[in-house]
Amino acid sequence: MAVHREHLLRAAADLLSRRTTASMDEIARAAGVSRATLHRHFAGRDALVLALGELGIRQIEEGLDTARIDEGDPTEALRRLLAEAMPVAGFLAFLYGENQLYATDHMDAGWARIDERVGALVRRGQAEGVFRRDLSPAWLIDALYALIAASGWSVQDGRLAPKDAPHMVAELLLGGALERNPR
Amino acid sequence: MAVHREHLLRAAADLLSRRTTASMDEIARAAGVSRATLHRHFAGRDALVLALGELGIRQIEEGLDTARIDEGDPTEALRRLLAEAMPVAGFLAFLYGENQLYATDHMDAGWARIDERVGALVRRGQAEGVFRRDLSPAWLIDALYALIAASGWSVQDGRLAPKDAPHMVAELLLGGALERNPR
Amino acid sequence: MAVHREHLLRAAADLLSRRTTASMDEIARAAGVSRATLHRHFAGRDALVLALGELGIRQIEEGLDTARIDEGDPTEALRRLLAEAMPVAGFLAFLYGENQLYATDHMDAGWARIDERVGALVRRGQAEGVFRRDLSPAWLIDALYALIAASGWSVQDGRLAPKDAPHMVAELLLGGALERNPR
Amino acid sequence: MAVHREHLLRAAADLLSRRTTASMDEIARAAGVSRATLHRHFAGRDALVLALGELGIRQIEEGLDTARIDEGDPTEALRRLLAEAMPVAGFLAFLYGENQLYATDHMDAGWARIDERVGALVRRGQAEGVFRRDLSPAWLIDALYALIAASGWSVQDGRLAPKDAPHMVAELLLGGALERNPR
DNA sequence: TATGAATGAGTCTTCATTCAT
DNA sequence: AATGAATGAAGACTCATTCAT
Repeated sequence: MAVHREHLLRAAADLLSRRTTASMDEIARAAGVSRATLHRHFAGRDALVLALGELGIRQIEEGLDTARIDEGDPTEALRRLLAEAMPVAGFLAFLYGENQLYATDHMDAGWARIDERVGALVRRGQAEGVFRRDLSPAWLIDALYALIAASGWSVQDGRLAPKDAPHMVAELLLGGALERNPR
Repeated sequence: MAVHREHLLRAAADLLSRRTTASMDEIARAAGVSRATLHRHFAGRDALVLALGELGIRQIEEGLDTARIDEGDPTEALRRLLAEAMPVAGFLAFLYGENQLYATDHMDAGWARIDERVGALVRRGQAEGVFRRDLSPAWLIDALYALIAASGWSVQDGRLAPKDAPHMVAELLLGGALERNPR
Repeated sequence: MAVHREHLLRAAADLLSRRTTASMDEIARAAGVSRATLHRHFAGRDALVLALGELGIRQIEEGLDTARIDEGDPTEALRRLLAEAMPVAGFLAFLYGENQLYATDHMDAGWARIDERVGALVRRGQAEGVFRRDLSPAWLIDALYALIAASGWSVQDGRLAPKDAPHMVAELLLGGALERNPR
Repeated sequence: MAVHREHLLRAAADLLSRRTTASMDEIARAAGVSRATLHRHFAGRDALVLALGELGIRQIEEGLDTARIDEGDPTEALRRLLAEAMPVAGFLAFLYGENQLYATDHMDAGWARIDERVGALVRRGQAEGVFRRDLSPAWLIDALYALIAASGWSVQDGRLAPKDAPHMVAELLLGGALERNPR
């Protein structure tokens, strides 16, 4: 039975999102193949993680495309981006914790590309006077990533309902915790 | 040379905050002792991590005490809490990623106590009409932790100046990214 | 494309002569076929090595035939034998290092046959007073093999010119390193 | 029980001289330690083989010193050298077959030093008219090594008595197979 | 017949952990 | 109390081999 690389990646992403430390054996078993087969498709653990990183980059960039974040109101663009990102938040949370994803120039370029596009949205929002300027773009991006990852974990641990997640992240990120019209 | 448990804990906290996957050997070396000595002070890796967890709980609870978060304006209380947490954000970021910190009843109780106290602040803020009620307390707490951890990593990676961190976290968490008075 | 067993054997002999530890994969690739195909022609690695052994036996016996080592002056017979062996010295050097070539009775008989014929030459030479008797036939045979193999390696490593090899081996083996007419 | 590196090396040399393909596990067991211990002393298989190479270099150089090969009659010097080399012929035979012993500059220099010293002896012998000049020094050296290794294997396989080995090698190498005074 | 795909078995290697001094 | 030495257990990786097309 021909196993598609893609299938292995999905299985790995699923499992690693839950157990960051899962062994190659566990991953292989989760994908329904032997360790050796997994190794045939990915030269080693590092190669697998890198491939997952590329999958992540691909998914995010597709999300950025779909969300058309360079069009329209920055706030709405950001909401659309979050709507795209939420379904894969768990996976992104995993990638967020991996420290070796910048190992290759190729990967590095991928993340830089994403940072650049999200950064452009943030800067555009600031330029249009919609986003605050006392918060640096770099920090806003970091915070965005962190909240997405946090929502992923919260959902996984059952502290947050999946359907509420996009709203929660968007509202907190955009509006903050303070009541707008305090009594 | 008599080695104090505390010294080992600090060294472990320092190193693990930077390299989550550091081995016992690396930790021991960082503390300037042999692996065996490290093991004599902490029954095993798990025990060490648990001890770090307790250290974290202790530090956070001291911070909560110092910040007197149950007094005064909730917003100011939260700022005081953040001011206390920031200096150890890197360490908290490490603890945040450890999934085994609830292994013992004792630990579990510690974290529950903290969650309870922070939760009380959040609920108080909501009751007083200062914090929004459409964001669940659980999510606000998760977001608080996530942003503290994120600021810790951002500082570590040089994307955020240490002195800016408290402001950035507080402002984003409280006020959100949106400009209050859009043009 | 119909692959001939012979072709695979040659490729294997070539490669293994250079890299004794070459994997089945490397051998298959060197022969321009897939691993599976190689396995279809040779039940396993052992079978392949055995087949190479048989090839070696065949080649040596043909050489012994061609050289007519049981005829004429023993010295000249030995030179003729060496002339035959040199071109495949690299391959013989490989076989020389394989410890499993006596695994089957068939193989064992083959090598014994060769030993017997070469031994006969040596003993004939000793009987005729041409070869020294203080060197045992067994050792002379071993030395013969060793020098052939050594010349194979020396040629492979570029320390010995292929055209010089037969002369070098024959002269050293027959005449030794000492000058016959020292000043 | 403190295991000395030297002890491990000896055990490894012994075993590998007999079974070139022995696994780290077998080697460890032969030395009476666990695999992990072997790894603690030698970072990996390659490191072990390199260390064995250095041991070989050391032994040979000591032998060269003891034999004082740059003094007196070249023939006698060579005999002394052989007398030194014979006891470790089995080990040298193993090293002779390892293709990775030139991996480091340090090793490379070691072998070059040995080649140089033995080469000097050969050239001296030729200059003094004792050794033949129609055999290149390089080939004489190769042949010397090959015959030593061959004698090692012959002894191991029981075809040659250990006490005869030095004589057999020296006589063949120096005098060749031909009877000096043929009838 | 030839091959891409899959795998079991074995090896190397690294840990956390224990022991003897 | 501290440590160098030793180890069992677990993971990564490679290889020869088999299977399904």
